[in-house]
Amino acid sequence: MTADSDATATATATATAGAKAQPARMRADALRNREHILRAAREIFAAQGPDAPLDEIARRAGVGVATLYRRFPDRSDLIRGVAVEVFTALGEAALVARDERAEPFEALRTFMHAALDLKLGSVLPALMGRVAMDEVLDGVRQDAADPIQELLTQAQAAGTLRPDVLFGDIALMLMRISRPLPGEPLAEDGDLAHRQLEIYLDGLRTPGATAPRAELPGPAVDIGWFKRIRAHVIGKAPGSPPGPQI
Amino acid sequence: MTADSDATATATATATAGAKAQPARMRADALRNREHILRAAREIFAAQGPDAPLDEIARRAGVGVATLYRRFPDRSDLIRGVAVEVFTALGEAALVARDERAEPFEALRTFMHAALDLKLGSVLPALMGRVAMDEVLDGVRQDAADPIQELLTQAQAAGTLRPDVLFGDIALMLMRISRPLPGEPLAEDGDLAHRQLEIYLDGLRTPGATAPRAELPGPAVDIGWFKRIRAHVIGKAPGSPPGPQI
DNA sequence: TCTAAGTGGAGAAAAACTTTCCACCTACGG
DNA sequence: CCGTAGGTGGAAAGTTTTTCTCCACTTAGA
Repeated sequence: MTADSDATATATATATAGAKAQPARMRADALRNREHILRAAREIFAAQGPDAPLDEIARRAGVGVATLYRRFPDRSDLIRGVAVEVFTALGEAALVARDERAEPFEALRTFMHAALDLKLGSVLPALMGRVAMDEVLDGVRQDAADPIQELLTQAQAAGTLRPDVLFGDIALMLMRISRPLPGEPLAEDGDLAHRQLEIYLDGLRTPGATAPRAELPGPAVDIGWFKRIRAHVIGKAPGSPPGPQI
Repeated sequence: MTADSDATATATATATAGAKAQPARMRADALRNREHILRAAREIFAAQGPDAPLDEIARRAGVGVATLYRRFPDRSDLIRGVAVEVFTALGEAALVARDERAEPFEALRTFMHAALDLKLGSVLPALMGRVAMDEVLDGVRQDAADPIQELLTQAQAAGTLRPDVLFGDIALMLMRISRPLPGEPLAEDGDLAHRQLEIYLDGLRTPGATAPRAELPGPAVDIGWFKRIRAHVIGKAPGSPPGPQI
C-alpha cells in the first residue's frame, strides 16, 4: 500500500512503473478510489484468477467501470499495480515480524499469519505469469523476498526451524493456504486457514528427539527459484501456454 | 470410477442420479468416451472452477462437444457425475490405505498422498455449491467420509495423531493443497504438494515431550459440519449467492 | 454384412466482457 | 461561498467467449 500510493502521489515524470506518469497530483477522493480498486482487484484476482471480469472488480470497489479504466487503462496496468502492492505489504510484514518477536521461529509464525490475513500470497502466482518483470517490479519483489529469507535463515540458525525447509516451502504454502476455497465463499474460511497454518508450523519445527522424521521429499524450491521466474516469464507473451497441457 | 461405470452400465430404469435413465446398455466406445469426459471434467473443474467452458472439457477429453452434450445435457449433470466419481474414489482410497498399513498414522499418510495424487479433493468445494444433494449423492459422500473419519479415530486411539485434529483439518487441507496453483501451470506443482503434505503431516503428529504446543485455534470443523452442508445447499438454487459477498 | 448407436465439427444464438462517451458531481484554491 | 478543473457513474455499442443444435459420416456388434 504505502509504497504504491507514494509512487503515485509523488509521481513526477519518472518513466517508471505506471507507464503513464500521473499529472503531478491526484485529488484526495480519486486517490481513495484508487486504493479501493487495488484492494478489490487483489481480492477478486485471488479468488478468480487474473482473468476475472474488470466489471466485477469495479463493483466490489464501489466505483464505476469508467473510474477503473481511467486509472488503469489496461488489464496489465491493474495487475502490475496489485503486484507492487502485494510485494510491498509482504516485505513489510516480514520486517515487522522480525522486529516484534525475539525468537526467530515466533517471528516466522507471526509473519505467516500476517501474510494470511492480508490475503496476499494467493494473488502472486496468478499474477506472475501476466506481467513482464521490469526493474521496478523486480525491485519490490526482491524487497519482499529478502526479509522473508532472512526470517528462515535466522530461525534455522537458532535451531528451531527444520534445516531442510526452503523458501518455497513457506511461500508456496502461503499461496495455497491463503487462497479462498473455490465455490460458495465459506464463512469459516479465514479462521480455518489460520488453524491449518498452525498445524503446518508445527510441522516446520525442528523435530524433537521423540519422533524421528524422514527427509522431506520433492523438489527443492529455494529463493533462487523465485528469482529464476523472471527469466521464465520475460520471454512469454500473455497468451496461452506452449507445451502439452498438464 | 468403479461405482460410476457400474451405475451406468447396469442402468435399468431406476429413476436415480442421472435423471435420464440410459436405455439399458451403452456401446463400449461410448462408455469409454464417457470416462474420458469425466476425467477431463475433473481436471478442468479442479483447475478452473465449476464454470469452466464445456468446450474445453470436450477438447481435453478428445471428443466432440456434441458427445459431451449427448451424455450430459446439462452442466449440472456433468458436475454431478464428477462428484459421484470423486466421492467414490476418495472412499476407496481410504479403505485401501487402511488395509495396506498396520500403523494407523501411516494409513492416514498413505491415504492423504493418494488423495493428492488423484487430484480429487480440489474439485469438491467447487462442486458442492452447484449440485443439489439427493439420496444418491448423499450416499456416496457418506461412503467416502466414514472411512476417512475412521482413519482419524484409529490414529488418535493409537496416540500417534494429535487428539484435537478434526475431520475438516484433513479434508479441507486436502482441498487446498491438491488445488493447482493459479496461473501458468507449474511443472513442480504436484511434487511440491506432496512435500508440503509431508510437513503438514508432521504437524499432525502427536507432539513429543520436547516441544510444547498451543491448542489449535479456529473453528472446529468436524465430520458433522460436512453433513450439515447438505441442508446448506439444498435450499439454494444454482444461481448467485444471496448475502453480501465475502 | 447390416444397422442402430455413436460421432465430430460447423455455425447460429446467446451470454459475458470490454471499452467509450457524456451529462452530472465535488474537492479545493481563491 | 463560489468557480472550475478534475473526477464520477452508468448506459450502450462493440467485441469476444461460450453454449447448444443439426446433420452427414463412422463403427461396434449381432
